Order: sequence, then C-alpha cells, then structure tokens
Amino acid sequence: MRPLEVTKREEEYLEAMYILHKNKGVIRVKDIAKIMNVKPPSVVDALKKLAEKGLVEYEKYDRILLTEAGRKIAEETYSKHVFLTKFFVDILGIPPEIAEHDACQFEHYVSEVTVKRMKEFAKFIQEQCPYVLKQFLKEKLEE
Amino acid sequence: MRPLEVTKREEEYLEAMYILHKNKGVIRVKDIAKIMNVKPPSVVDALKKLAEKGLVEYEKYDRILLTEAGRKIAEETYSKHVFLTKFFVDILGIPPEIAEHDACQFEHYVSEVTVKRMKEFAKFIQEQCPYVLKQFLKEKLEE
DNA sequence: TAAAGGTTTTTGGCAACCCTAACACGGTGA
DNA sequence: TCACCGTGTTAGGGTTGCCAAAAACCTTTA
Repeated sequence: MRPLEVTKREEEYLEAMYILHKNKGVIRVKDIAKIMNVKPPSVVDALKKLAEKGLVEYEKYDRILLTEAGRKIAEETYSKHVFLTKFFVDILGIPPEIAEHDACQFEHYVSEVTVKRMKEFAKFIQEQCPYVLKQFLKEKLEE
Repeated sequence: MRPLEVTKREEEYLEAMYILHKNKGVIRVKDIAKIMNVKPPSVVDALKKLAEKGLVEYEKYDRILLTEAGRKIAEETYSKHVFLTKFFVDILGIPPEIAEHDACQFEHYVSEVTVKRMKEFAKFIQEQCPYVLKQFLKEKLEE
C-alpha cells in the first residue's frame, strides 16, 4: 500500500466521522455534512475518495465506517485538536470558542515536534511556576 | 470597494512578493515561483487574480508591484510569521526550521486574539520567570 | 542587428472541492 | 402493501490552483 496522501480536507472529514462514531455510534451523511458545513453531495464525493484510499468502508446506501487506517489518522488529528485547544485555553487564556477555531486549523499542519514541545512546556510551567501562570490567566479576566 | 476575500494561497503570494520587494527591490515571476514552490504559469495566474482584486499592479511583461492594499495584507501576514516563529523558538524551544514551517501555516489562520495573547504571554513569562524559562530551554538541548 | 538564451505568457488540461437539481432508496404509517 | 417523506446519490457544472508545452518577449552578445 502506497504512502497515501491525505489532504487537509480529507483529514477533516475523517475527524468528523470519528467524532460522530464516538458520540452517536452511527455515521450519517447528513451529520457529516452539518459538521463539515457542506451539502450532502459533497460528503458523498468525499466518501468515495476516502473509500478508494482505504480509509473508509463505504457502499452506497449502506452503513459508513472508518477503516483501521482511517481511524488512526482521525484519532491522531482529534487528539491534536483536543490538546491544542486545551493549551490555548489553559496556558494562554484564550476564550474557548477562539481556541477551538484556531486549534481546528492548526491541528492539520502542526508538526509532531511542536506538539510534543508544547506538551512539555505546559507541564513544565504548570509544575515549576503554577502561581505565575495563575496570575497571568487572572490578569486577563480583569481586563 | 467590497470586502475583498483573499484566499490563504493568495495571502502567501502577497507575502512572497512583499519579502522579495523588501530584500531585492524587484519582484520577478521566477523568484515568486521559487518561493511558492510552483512553476511560473501558476504565478502568472495568481498575479492576474490579485491584480483584479486590486492587490497587485500587474501588466504583462511589466514590473510587478504590490498596491497599498496588497502591501498591507502582506505586511500583516509577514509580521505574524515573524512573531510566531520567534515564539516557537524563544518560548517553546523548537528548532528554527520546524518553527518556520509551522509558523508559515499557522500565520494564515491564527486569530488576532490568539496572537495578542501569545505576545502578552511571552512578555509575561520572560519578565516574571526568566530563569524557569531558561531552564526549560536548556533541558531540551541536553536531550 | 540578428540570433541566442533566459524569462514570461498563453493554451489546454487535470485534480480537489463544492453546489443545485433531479432521481433513487427505504422505512413508516394509513 | 403502498404512498410519502426524509435521506442518500447521481448528473452536470463552477471555482481555485497547479502543470507541461509552446509561443511571445526582451536583453545581451557576437
């Protein structure tokens, strides 16, 4: 199997499907469309492409599932998403909605090195100077 | 004049042109192509679009210039680029090349709020616990 | 000044994504 | 069981961006 190239957009579709599966159990075209903010035909296009790449199990009118490979990509992306959002909120004190928005884009580009380093940084700061961090986050609320 | 929509890619073209103008004085198709990692015809396509949007002065075979509006967008993007790279390197201790790469993407998506907050954070940490920061950055070098 | 060589532009095409309109499917209620 | 209605799919098109090949341009040099 070739080094499948997954576009940013495809990664987003996989992540949406992963979240749906996690939360609702079933993955439906309509729900993917809502999350992705597109119309159903676009979802079908995407599903066909993803199926060709072996990332999704898809037969028309049948149930939709992520394959092992697809799930892996989705999970990696999703975990970056969760972490980045948390970092923006807990360390930088960014409003959750904005943090969410920024994380949602950055998650598709950020390198592993950077994520790892951000994790180490968060841990380090929270352990070494929790008081200073608290002070920083407090100042913001007072503005 | 309408709220011109500038795509991420167009923003990148503008930034490339801005940098060329800043460093070399002249902006040439060939050089834009090299920076953008595309072939010359793609650059010409982009220039036409940008000219239509009033962001670039472009007449074929003539010199290429950013308009005031184009320069403004480029400058904003570029300054985010510079800051984000600096943040990744100076605060998180990420290798310059990787910092550059990540900044190069994030700069097109990051919200103003987040940039502002990152700046405040950098300042705060550097002033309030410079020693802890130094220690964090040192540890990384030792791995 | 004319040919050479590099640069720029045009042409024609391809891939990723998205949409509207129309059609197919399938579960539900009368 | 059949008509209905929501959901899913196809058909047909549009935009953005990119490319290779070939044509146009311009500068430089013989």
